Amino acid sequence: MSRTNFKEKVFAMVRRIPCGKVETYGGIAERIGHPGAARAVGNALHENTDGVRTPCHRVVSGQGRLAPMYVFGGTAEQKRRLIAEGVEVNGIRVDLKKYLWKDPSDE
DNA sequence: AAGTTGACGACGA
DNA sequence: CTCGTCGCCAACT
Repeated sequence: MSRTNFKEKVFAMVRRIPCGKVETYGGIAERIGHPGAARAVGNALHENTDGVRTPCHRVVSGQGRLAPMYVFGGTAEQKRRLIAEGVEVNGIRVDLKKYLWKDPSDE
């Protein structure tokens, strides 16, 4: 019941991320009911070649680091998109303290 | 069915 | 702070 929907849940979560905010793989995994499945989350996003529809560039690692192997155009492209949305990207790192998306309804 | 891979996370050096 | 290893889960071969 969740196995097949796993990726679907991840995609839905990524789409829920508001502009100018970022979310971590582990955070998404935990929200969809699969804590610790951060790897599986990243794997699912890798399959998503529809970056236009799913803002996978808003998804970063737990330490605020961008994807080391971003499919579309590499970390540089992802960084570019984040900056374009108002996210301050330092090298390959973003300020999770300021840009990490938190849903007030979830808390 | 079993083994390996992969856009990760945490811990140790 | 950076690099290396083990452990996590789901998907692929």
